[in-house]
Amino acid sequence: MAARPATVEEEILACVRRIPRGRVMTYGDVGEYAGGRAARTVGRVLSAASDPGVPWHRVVRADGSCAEPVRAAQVERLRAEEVPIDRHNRVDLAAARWNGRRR
DNA sequence: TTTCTGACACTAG
DNA sequence: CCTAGTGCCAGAA
Repeated sequence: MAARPATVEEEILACVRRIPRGRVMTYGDVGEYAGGRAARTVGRVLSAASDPGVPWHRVVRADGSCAEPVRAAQVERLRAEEVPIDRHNRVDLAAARWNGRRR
């Protein structure tokens, strides 16, 4: 019956759901963490994801900046979680980056 | 099957 | 510090 073939989308979304509140991961990190997927793939999946339960705002670029299409909303949500952000709207990865080992 | 496109990453200038 | 160019994977036309 091959229920659902554990698609790439699910692998990635599952990983994003595990990111604790107040922490963030880069697209590249999520991809690597979710089965060696490319950062591009992670972005594509999130753009297509319609699941409201996915904390997509906890995924940022490798330099701490946010994706253009959702930048404003993302910064707002991250600040609400007390994630350190500088005046250029870039997340302080040194302090908020989550390695996936513990909360 | 080929080509284009994108919520990315990395290196060089 | 910032901008350009190149490589990357996968889906859509």
